[in-house]
Amino acid sequence: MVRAKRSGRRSGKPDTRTEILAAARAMFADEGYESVSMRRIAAQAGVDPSLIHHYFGSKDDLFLAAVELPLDPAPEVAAVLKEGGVEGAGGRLMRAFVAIWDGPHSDKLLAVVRTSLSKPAMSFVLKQMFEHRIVKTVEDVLGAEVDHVDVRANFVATQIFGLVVARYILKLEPLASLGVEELAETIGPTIDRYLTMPVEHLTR
Amino acid sequence: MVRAKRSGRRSGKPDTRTEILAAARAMFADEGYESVSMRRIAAQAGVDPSLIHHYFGSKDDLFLAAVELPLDPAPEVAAVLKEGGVEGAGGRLMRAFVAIWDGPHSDKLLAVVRTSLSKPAMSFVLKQMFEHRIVKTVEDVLGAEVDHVDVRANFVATQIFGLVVARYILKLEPLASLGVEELAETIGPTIDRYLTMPVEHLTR
DNA sequence: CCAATAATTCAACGACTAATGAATTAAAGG
DNA sequence: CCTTTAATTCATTAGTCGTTGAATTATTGG
Repeated sequence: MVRAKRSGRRSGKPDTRTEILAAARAMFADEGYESVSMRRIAAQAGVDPSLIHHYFGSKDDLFLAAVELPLDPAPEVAAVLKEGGVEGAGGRLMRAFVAIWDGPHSDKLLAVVRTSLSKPAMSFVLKQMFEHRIVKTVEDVLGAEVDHVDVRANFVATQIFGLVVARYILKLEPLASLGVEELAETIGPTIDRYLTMPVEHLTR
Repeated sequence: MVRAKRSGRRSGKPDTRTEILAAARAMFADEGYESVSMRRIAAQAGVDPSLIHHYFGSKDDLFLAAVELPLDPAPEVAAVLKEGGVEGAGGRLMRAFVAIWDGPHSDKLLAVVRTSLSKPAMSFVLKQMFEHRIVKTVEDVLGAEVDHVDVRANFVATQIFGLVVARYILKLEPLASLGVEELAETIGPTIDRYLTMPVEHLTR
C-alpha cells in the first residue's frame, strides 16, 4: 500500500533537487514558461510547491536554473571546427549543431527558445545564447582576420533559428525526419555562403 | 473634467469592437498569448472585461479573431510571382515577404508566431500559415510540374522562419535595420537554391 | 412616444497563481 | 545521546485569472 505523504524530512537520501529540475526542464520545454505553474511542476516532481521556493527562490530563478547551459560554445562545436578552415565549415557546423539538438540538452534548449520567443523579459536568454554560441563560433571559423562578423553571424542565425523552429518546434515533415547528413548537405552551403560572401555593401 | 464611467450604453457610436481587437492584437503581438489577460486588454481598450466576452466569447476566440488573416497567399506575393519564372524567384519572394512583415499586418503576424511557438495548442495556427502561404507559394513558383514541393517548402520555411525570429522578434542588429534590397540580395539566392537543387536523395 | 434591441458596466464566483512562515521529521556531527 | 541543520509539508495570504448573469443606459424601428 502507498504510504500517505507525511510532513517533515524523507528517509533515505533522495535527490529531490534534481528531480525538481528535471520536471521543470521537461515541462518548460514543451509548454513554455507561462503555461507551466510551480504547483504543476511540484506535482510532477512529487513534492510540495514550497520546496521549490526553498531550493530555487522565485519561478524565474527556477527557470534560469533549469535551463542553465554552458555559455561557451559547446566542445563538440569547437572540436569540429578545428578539422578544417572556412571551406566546408557550414556542413561541419550543421553536423555539430544537429548533434547537440538531438542530444541530451534538447529540452533545455527548447525551453529557452519557447520562453524567449514568447516572454520578452526572458528573450535576453536567447540573445545571450546567440552571442555566446553563434557569434563566437563564426569568429572561430573566420579566424583572426575578423571581417564583418556581426552581419555574417546575423545571417547564419537566421538559418539556424529557422531550422530550430521548423524542425524542433513545429516538427514539419519531412524535415523533422531527415538525418544529419542530409541537413548538412542541404543547409551547409547556405551557411558557407553567409560566411564567405562579400558584405561590405551591407555595413556602410 | 473627465466624466466618470457609468453603467449602460455609451452615447455616440464608438466602434468599441474594433478598439478591442486593436488592443488585443497589439498586446498579443508583443507579449504572446499567456502573459496577456482579458482584464488588461479590456483596460487598454477602455472597456469592461465582460464586454469582450460579449463580443468574442472566450479568450481563444478573441485571439483567433484578432489574428484572423487572409489565408490565401497575399496578393502582393501572387503579383510579384507573375513577374518571372524560377530564376530570381527567391529575391522577388523576399521583397514581397519583407513588404508584408513591415506593413500593417505585422502585429497580427507577430502575435501568431509568438503564440504558436509558446503554446503548443495554438501552433496549428502557424502550421496553417505555413501550409496556406509558404507551401502554396512554392507550388506557384515551381509551376505545374510540382517536383518535391514538400521538402523544398520545408527548407524555404527554415530560412523564412529564421528571418522572422532574428529580425522581427529578437531584432538582432544590424539585421533588423537592413533594407529590403539588401535582404533580397543576400537571402534570395538561398531560397533560389532550395527551389532548384536536386532533392531526390532526400525523399527516398 | 414607446417598445425592442444593442451596448455597456457591475458584482460576483470558483479556480488558480506565486509566495511566505511556521511546524514537522529525518539525518549528521560532536 | 543530544544538538544542530537540512529537508519537507501545512496552512495561509493576497492577488489574478476567465467567465457568468443581471442590471443599466442608449439607440433604433415602428
